[in-house]
Order: sequence, then structure tokens, then C-alpha cells
Amino acid sequence: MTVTLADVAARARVSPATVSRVLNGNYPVAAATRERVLRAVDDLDYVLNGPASSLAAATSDLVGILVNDIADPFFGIMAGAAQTEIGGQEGTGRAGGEKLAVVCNTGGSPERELTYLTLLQRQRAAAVILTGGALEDPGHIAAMTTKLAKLADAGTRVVLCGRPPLPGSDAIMASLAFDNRGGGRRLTEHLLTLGHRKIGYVAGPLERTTTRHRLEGHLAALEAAGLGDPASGKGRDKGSGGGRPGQEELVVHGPYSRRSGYEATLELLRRAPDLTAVVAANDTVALGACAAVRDQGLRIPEDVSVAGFDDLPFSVDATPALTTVRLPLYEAGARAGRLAMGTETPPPGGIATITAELMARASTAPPRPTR
Amino acid sequence: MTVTLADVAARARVSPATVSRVLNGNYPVAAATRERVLRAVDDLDYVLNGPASSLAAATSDLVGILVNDIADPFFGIMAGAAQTEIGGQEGTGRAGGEKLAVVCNTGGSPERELTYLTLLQRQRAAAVILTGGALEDPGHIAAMTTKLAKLADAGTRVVLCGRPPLPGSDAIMASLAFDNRGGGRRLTEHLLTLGHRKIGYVAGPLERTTTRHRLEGHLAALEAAGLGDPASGKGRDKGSGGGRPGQEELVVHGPYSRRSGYEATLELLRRAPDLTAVVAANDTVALGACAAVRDQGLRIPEDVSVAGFDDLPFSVDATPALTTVRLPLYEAGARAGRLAMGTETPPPGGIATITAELMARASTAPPRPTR
DNA sequence: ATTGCCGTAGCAAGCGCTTTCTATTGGGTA
DNA sequence: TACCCAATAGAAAGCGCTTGCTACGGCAAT
Repeated sequence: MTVTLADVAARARVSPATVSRVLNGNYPVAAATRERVLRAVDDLDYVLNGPASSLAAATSDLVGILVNDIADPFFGIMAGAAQTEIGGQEGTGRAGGEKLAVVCNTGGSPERELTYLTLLQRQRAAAVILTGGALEDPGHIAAMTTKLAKLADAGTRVVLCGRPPLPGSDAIMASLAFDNRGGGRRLTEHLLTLGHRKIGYVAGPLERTTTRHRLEGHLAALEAAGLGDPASGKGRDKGSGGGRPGQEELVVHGPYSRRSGYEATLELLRRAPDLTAVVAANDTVALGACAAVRDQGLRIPEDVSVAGFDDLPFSVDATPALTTVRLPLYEAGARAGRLAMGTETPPPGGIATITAELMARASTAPPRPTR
Repeated sequence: MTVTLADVAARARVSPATVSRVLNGNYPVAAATRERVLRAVDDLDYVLNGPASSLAAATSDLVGILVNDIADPFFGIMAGAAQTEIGGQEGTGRAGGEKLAVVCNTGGSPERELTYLTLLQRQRAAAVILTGGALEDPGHIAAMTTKLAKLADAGTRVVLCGRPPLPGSDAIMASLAFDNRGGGRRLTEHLLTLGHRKIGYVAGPLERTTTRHRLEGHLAALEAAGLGDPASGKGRDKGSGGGRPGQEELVVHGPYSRRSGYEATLELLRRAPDLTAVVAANDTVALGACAAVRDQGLRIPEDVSVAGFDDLPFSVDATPALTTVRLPLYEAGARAGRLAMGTETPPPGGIATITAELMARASTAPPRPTR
């Protein structure tokens, strides 16, 4: 029923070995023979059997890209860039580089992350790219570390994109990390420079590297401005009992969603009606924050400044245009793709930090003098 | 070096066949034996060799999801839903249903679409889900039809999600089509009801089913209101020579991007400074349209109403909140996922049309009486 | 002429798993 | 006690491809 290598070989009057070599192009085959084989392939409409090929060759052309949320452009942009870099060379015809770049959506679930890794391991994937922040749970880190080590061991290239290096495994995988801390710090410094002193912060989910780093940058900026909280211990998010809330009460955690931004901002405004700026964990959250601010009858940026992070495409379209921190997502994804292909040499030490650039736009302005 | 089935068998003191059966769970194995095998698997940290397994069983657990633009939430939402439905059952442990749902980004390129299909065919994918509109080029349609027929023939389940059925192949694949025409029509009717008579339309790229259907809905509504263009032939987008532009000059095509929306709207405003509403091909385009309208010093909706399509999450956050047409992307994606898994029975005739609901919000209002 | 090598093509041995068919039990039943 | 069937385990034949090694011409060097 289905056409096999042997069928092609028969039609081209050569041995299966020769057909295989023509198809893989890594062994000298006389031009005339090659022609004959290629014609037979076309005539018979032959399609290579991937599993058989992978089994015999002990490698596959699968490259997995893991993302936390496929509906979020933050990941989509990186994944798309990587995929372009990997499956891209249209011109080459059926040349060698044909790889199947696929993206797997973990939904932020550590179990699914591990599951996908196992599935990719099963397929003997050529490479795996992990994008976005990582969970900081020790158990999960350990599991990931051993799993990735095993993958690397089996010859799968491992690349981290927008994720800090895993301690200890620096040698076996390349890591492209965003300077979330620096970006966060510069963003808050910008607000400080404008004159803001009471700044609310809508943080991302707990135990995520991205969340922590951005928040640390924010706090570092405050600290440097002498606004640091003396009792900087874990501000346990207990509602303020009124009065002057400390810095730790100006931070609220929640998922990276618009809704979270909305609700957290409402909460922040309740705790500190006199705050003049809200910094959000990312642009999506910032959109929610904007909505909340408006729903309270406040204007942006006259009454309250709002800032985001990532500079996703829609951020410039918000009204007012969102002040945010630009992350070169496309470039990072493309580079990760090349690293996965082995087309680009890894950064020294296997680790590169990608800088985050402040984009000051219309959603931030000096606070009103009166208040 | 790597652990194989045989190693596990040896350790568990059973035959390889038994180990295979334990792992696949489709053949009676005594509880005690199963225990022993499972322990051995754990002890040795065994990972099934996917290619070998697929080769022997002549099937694989790969499910491909093709999208036009992975950075666009329109696709991300559907893909995420499908993937959840397919790889989702966390609770079950290592039960049978473990499938590897992967999304492939075609970037809207027909060649890449075909390439991915071939790659998936190579892997003997269990199912393929095609999302979003299709290209209407006859050559490509033919190529796709035969390719998909071949896939279906080889046992791969084919599901179309948000894409109209391919003529002729109704029997071999299920199709979940959005009612783009109806949605487009209702949207324009809404504008008409508000009193608008001069409505600009920023259409998507030419030769795409989605583009055409939405535009047809729009034109049908106009027609029904007696505003149809007598010379309804292909309005060749030539700049208006001034005076009263016909209906066909109020339509501009462009990609599904914010930028396209911005530029097309500027162009429309140039052609017809007196238009009172702009309908965009989708929400992203609508955002660009909003920006253009504002940059012209016009207010939304007081001076110009703007409407989108899809009701992506950010649409409600635009200011003013965008009037649009809601497509149940998540539900459709989930259903496609189930169809791909064989968990859900296909709709009668293999084709289901999913209705699109008008979401009237703040970006549309009656036109100003004076103008 | 003989030797040797280069350029090609074929042989055949797997790669690690699934699955059909067969063998071996241990009851239940006549 | 003899017989048969259900339940369970094993033997072995591939699945379709890759690749190390061998075979075979011809051509240059000896």
C-alpha cells in the first residue's frame, strides 16, 4: 500500500542503500544515478518514513520549543522567530536542513513541562528550546536539571531563551537571559526621576524567575532612592490596617493576565489611595491596570502613571501609549533558533544576557503637584 | 549506554514482549508481573524510543497543529485549547492517551504549509489540525487537497478549525468553520442601524477565505440597505479622483496587522473624508485604525466609529472598548482537539458552522448629525 | 602487464520496538 | 481422572531505514 525505499530502489534499478544516500546526500552518488532515483521518487510520490529513518540513524529532525502560554504574544514572537530560523530555508529545496520545529504549550504547568520534555526525549529530538521564566520550586528545578542533563547527554541540544541559566548545568546548554532586573530598575528609576514617590507594583506569579527579577529591580531602584523598606522581609500581602502602608504593601502578586492587573490595581488603590504610579509585571497586566485606574475615575497619566514591561506590539497602541521596557523578543528567539541548529556559536560561558531598553511613552508623567 | 526495552526485560526477568505490553497496557499482564516491570522501568530510568515504537506499531502519537501566525493570539488561543484537549489528562499518570501536540507556524506561507504537512506525514502523525483561513489560489488548493487526502488515507485524522471545508474532501476530514460572513454582515448592520451610511472597510489580505467571507458579509449588509455598489466588480483600488467615491473605493486590502490598519485607514480617510465609520478585518487591524483616526484629530466614536472582528482579549481594553464580533476561539480549538483525538464524534456531514456573535461596545455610536 | 587506488554501488546487519502465534499454566467441568 | 478453556508469558518475525564493509570497474602509476 505505502511506498517504501525498496519500491523506489526497484523502480530506479538500484539498491535501497543508493536511494537512501541520494536522499540524504552525504555519500557520493553518480549524477546519472541520482537523476534516476530522484525521478523514481517523484513518480512514486515517495515519502520517507520518519520513524524508520530516525530509528536507523539514531537521530531525528524534531526541534521542540517549550512556551508557557501560547496565546501570549510574548512567547509567540520568540517561538515564531525561532521556528523561522529553524525550518526557514525555503530556497534550498530538499536540502539537508529540513527540521521540524514544533512548539509545545506547557500552560505554565511544571508537570506538563516535564511531560513534554519526556515526549521530546522519546522522539530523540535534535534540540529543545525553553522559553520564558522558570518556576523556582526546588523540586522542580532539580527534576528539570536532571532531565535536561539527560537530554543533553543523549545528544539533544538544549537552549534556554529568556530564562536564566540552571545552576550547575552551564556547560551543557546555552542560555539567553533577559536583563529583567536591570530593566525593572531602569523603569522605576524613570518614575522616580519624574518625581513619583509612592509607586504601586503589580507583580507576576510567585516563584517565577521573571517575576522575582523584575521586582528586585524595582525594589533596588527604590532602595537606591532611599525609599527602601526597612522591614524588607516577605511582606505577607496582608491588607493594610489603614494609615501609611510600607513599601511591601505596595506590591501585589498575581498571574500574568489582564484581569490580575485590574484587580491588583484596585487593591493597590484601596491600600494607598495616594499612590501616583503603578508598575505592572508586563504589558498585559498593565492594560488591566489602566482599566482599573480609569474605572476609579482617575486619568492616565495626569492622576496616575502606569508602566508595563516587554513592549509587546499592542503597547504602543494603548491610549495613552504605554511606557514600558523593550525586550528584543524576536532577535532573542531567532538567536535561540540558530543556537538550536548549531548555526551560531554559543556565547562565552554558554550564557548571554540580553539588555532591556526603557521605552518612555505617554502613560507616565510627573505626578500632580497638588495631592 | 542507553537503556532499551531488553534491559528492562532482563532486570524484571521477563521477556521484552511483556514489558512492551505493560507499557502499552493493551494486553492482560498479571498484576505482580506488571509491578516488577514498572519497578524495573523506574530503576533503570527507561525512556521509550519513540521512533522505534512508531516504526513497529506503524503509528505515532504526534498531532500537528498548523497556524498562520503564532504571534497572533487568534491562533494562539485556538492552538492552546486544542493542545490542552490533546495532551491534557495530567491525572492519568502514564495512561494511554499521551500524545505530543505540537504547533507549527506557517507564517501564512503556502510553501511552508505544504512542507509542514510533508514533515508531519513523514512522522506518520496521528492527526493534523489546520487553523485559520486558507489561501484561495487554485494551485495551492489542489496541492493541499491531494496532500490532505494522502494523509487521511494513511490514517492521519485531519481537522479544519476556523477554515471552510475543502471542496470534494468533505468525507475524509471534519471541518469547523466560523460564520465569518454572517458575523461581518451583522456587524455592518449594527453600524447601519446606528445611522452610518458611509462606511470604510479595511480588509485582510487578498485570496484568503477569511478575508473574502467577512467582506462579503459587509457588502451583503450594504446591499440589503440599498447602499450596494452597482458596479460591484473588482474595485481595483485606484485612488479616487475626488468627488463621491463608490462603495468599492471604500475597501482597502492589507495584511492582518496593526500597521496595515493604520495605513489603510489613513488612505480611506483621504479618499472619503466624510466617512463616519471604519470596519476592520480583525481586532488587530482595528487597533491600527483607531490610531490613525486619532492621529487625524478625530474622536472615537464621536467623529468616527471603529469596529473589529474576533473579540481578542485585548479588545475590551482598548479605549474606547472595541465593538467587534466574538468568535468562540477557545471552544472551537478545544473541539478541534477532541475531534483530532477521536474523542468527539464529528458533526453531521463532517461540517459544523460556528456562529459569530456581535459585541456592541463603546467604539461605535451614531454618527454626528452635523457633518 | 600488474598493482593499487579512487569512485560508486550493493550486501547485510542491525536500530528498538510491536505483535502474531505458540507454549504453559491452573483451574473448572464432565 | 481426563479434558478444555481462560489467562498469561515467550519466541520470533518483521517495521523501513542507515551505514560499515565489501565488491567491482577503470585509470594512473610502476
